[in-house]
Amino acid sequence: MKNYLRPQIRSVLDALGDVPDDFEIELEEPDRPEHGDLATNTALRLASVLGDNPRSIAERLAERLREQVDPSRIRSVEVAGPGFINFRFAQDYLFDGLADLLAEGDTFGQTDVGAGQSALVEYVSANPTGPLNVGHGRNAVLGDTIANLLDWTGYDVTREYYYNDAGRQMRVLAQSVRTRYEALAGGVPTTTRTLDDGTTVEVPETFPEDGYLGQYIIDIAEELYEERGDALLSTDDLTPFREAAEEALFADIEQTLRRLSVEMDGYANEQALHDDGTVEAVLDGLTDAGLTYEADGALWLKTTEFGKDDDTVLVKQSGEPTYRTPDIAYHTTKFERGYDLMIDVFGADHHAAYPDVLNALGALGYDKDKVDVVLYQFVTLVRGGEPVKMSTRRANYVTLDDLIDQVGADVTRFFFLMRSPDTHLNFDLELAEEESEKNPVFYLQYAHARICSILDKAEEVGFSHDADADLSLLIHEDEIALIKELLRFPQALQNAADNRAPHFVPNYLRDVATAFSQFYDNCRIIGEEDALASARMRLALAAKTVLKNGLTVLGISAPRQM
RNA sequence: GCGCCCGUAGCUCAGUUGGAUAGAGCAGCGGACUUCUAAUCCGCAGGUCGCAGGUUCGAAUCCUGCCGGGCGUACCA
Repeated sequence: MKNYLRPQIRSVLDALGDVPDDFEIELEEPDRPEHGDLATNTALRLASVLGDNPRSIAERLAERLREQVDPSRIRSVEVAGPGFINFRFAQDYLFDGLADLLAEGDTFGQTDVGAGQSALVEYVSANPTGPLNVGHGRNAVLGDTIANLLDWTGYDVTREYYYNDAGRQMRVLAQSVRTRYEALAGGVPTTTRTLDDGTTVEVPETFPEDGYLGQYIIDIAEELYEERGDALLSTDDLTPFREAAEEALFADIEQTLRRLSVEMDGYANEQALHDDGTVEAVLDGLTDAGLTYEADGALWLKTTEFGKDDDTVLVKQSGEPTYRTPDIAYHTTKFERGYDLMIDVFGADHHAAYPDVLNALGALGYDKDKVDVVLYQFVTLVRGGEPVKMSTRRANYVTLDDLIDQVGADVTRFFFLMRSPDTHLNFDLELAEEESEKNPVFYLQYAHARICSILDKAEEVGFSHDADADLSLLIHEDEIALIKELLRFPQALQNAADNRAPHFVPNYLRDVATAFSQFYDNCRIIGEEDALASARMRLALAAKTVLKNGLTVLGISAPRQM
């Protein structure tokens, strides 16, 4: 409708004269129903340009618009307040929209702005050093939903998980497994470590200083010992330990993600970027661009040229690259694969690092504007008022699996999605367990289940509605309100996708569920006279469709009964 | 010190490109089930939008400066 009205207003402005060609016509949905279905502030913004008072400009515009607009779409054009022009939709427009919605069914909400374009969404990207934590959960759910949103807006989407398997972190992991393995073979003296939270852990004396203390390391070592016995004691090679750990931990991670309906299309890892020379090529490229120099035995990137206070190390004294270097290399492979849009989902702790990556890509000749970084603020777990730290290196922390066990996958996803990525998330576990019944996700699911129940009931009493029902019978205030709400769905998804703001969707769906519940409360279906009952059944089906489609985008189930 | 995020009802948070009387859920109070699911609906109460300036027809929203909280500011990832 906006696309219909905009040219209409433009032509009226042209007739008025003296209005710049690049004047942008803003149309918005007013908060209050008495302000119509759409409103424009054009007259207000033209007041200074035309040197006239906004009210009189609005009157002139409205008069011409009334003569010009299609009455089957726009019912009224009114001037209100300081000079707003309010439009009201013709009811036929709503009924036609409702019919279209029903015809589209489970694809309603899809748009094609991204058609012909490919997008790569990189998310989770946790290194396989332990079970996923709650922060990873937020990442996974945000990334997955953004991918869904891009999918629904027409993009050809690829979901990818990148991890560092070549650096120090994995070496420490392997050493952790190794010392545990050696302990199993016997004769290894142990020592006691005291953790930040005051608890103590018994570890072999050879256990690395910053080793991984979790029980899962011991499990992996035990499995390895069962398979190989003492065979690995004589070797200095860490590879079998690293591989065993990586394999076991990845299996866990994938399992956890699957519980949240997160399925990646592919994985990328750092080692491959070393093996195929991509890292080397990036270093060469940056050097050719004159952006590197050697100092103190390390290779530096001149990030000061990008406005930073200090330069940044690309390759350490030890000859090992910092994590930034393969990160840049990884991104070049995204570009080389030809994606039109690349989205990275990172925790807020990365905000200082990604500009280096983007600037380096720009220096290498890539269009860095195609990369969009979604940063989310941290999740703080709180249990009984006590904050729970989420360091992977510590032994006891609440895992994502624990969370899913406690509140379920639907609640977990919804909780992470219902608020802006910019908002710090305080997750009180006790509250979540105790109040999961009150979680807003159940409100949406309940509305869906209710509609299913109506369908069951109709079948039970032998009422079959007319698929060609006369929708123009839907003139009750709550029916009209519900139709309007339902028709906003495609735009709601579009806004969510454009702004990388998944939380728009839960907010919108809550409004849908509210509008449906009000309709349900005031408008009976079964038992009404057949034509009206049929029309209302069609409306209920439309609501079910939007709820179902919306929940699908969020990766949340839409149960038939609760 | 510098960079980023946040500060809106008792609590948790919405408020897309600046719009008309700032919203929702929870908690509180009061109503509504002989009816298709009361996990619902209706009503009441609850606010110096952190503070102070500025920009303009109009600011929770944009700009500047403060205050408070978080995260960064590694040859850790």
